[in-house]
Amino acid sequence: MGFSETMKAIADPQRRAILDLLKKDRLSAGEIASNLPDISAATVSYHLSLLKRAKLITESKYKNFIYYELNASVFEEIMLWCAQFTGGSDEKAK
Amino acid sequence: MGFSETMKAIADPQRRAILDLLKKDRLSAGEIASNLPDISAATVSYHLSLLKRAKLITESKYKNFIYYELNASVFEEIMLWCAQFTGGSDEKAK
DNA sequence: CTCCTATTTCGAAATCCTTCTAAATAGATG
DNA sequence: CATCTATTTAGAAGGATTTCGAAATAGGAG
Repeated sequence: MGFSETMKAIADPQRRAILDLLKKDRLSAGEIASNLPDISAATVSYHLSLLKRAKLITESKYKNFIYYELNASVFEEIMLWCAQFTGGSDEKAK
Repeated sequence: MGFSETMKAIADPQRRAILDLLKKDRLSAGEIASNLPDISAATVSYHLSLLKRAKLITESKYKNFIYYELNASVFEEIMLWCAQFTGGSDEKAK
């Protein structure tokens, strides 16, 4: 179920907004929530858990904050998957 | 709503199976349906309509068949979107 | 024109997703 | 230890998705 989960995670605009925020910096859950004023902190937490399950982000604890940051390698996997459909001469897809 | 729709379309395993079939050949709706024995023709038609709305495939009619084929350019757009997250030196994302 | 085949549309049921508020947890700090 | 802050979990409501069988459409064939 890995790839479906990843794509589903990216399909949501709210979750893409989180990924955009993390492009610049690693941020705590609270910092992410205050950058997304339209949804509650509980909802942000729910989205973070899905992004984490999809391995698009990783978390690390410091004091009583939880910091989140991007995991670039999953985006590379998606690019590889896409490449098999772009008439590219490299048909190395499994 | 374009990008969300595209990613949502790809997130479904059944729809990815359709994309995989179309990698080799263009196929009619019926040919696609007989390659996917677990779901009904009506369901295949529903998935095809979503893939079409997401511009991942295009259709063309011949006799009373409707043929579907891949549209590679949308996969390229996804790769571009992904590239902004892979520490790549090219930060040209909009 | 009538029938046949390919495909889509309709309506309904089941499941899954997103969001909220309120309550629980976990750790820091006085 | 008592409390405060950061975050998650629980439970519920509302909406969206997936799937089906049956009926509708559309066009070719006789």
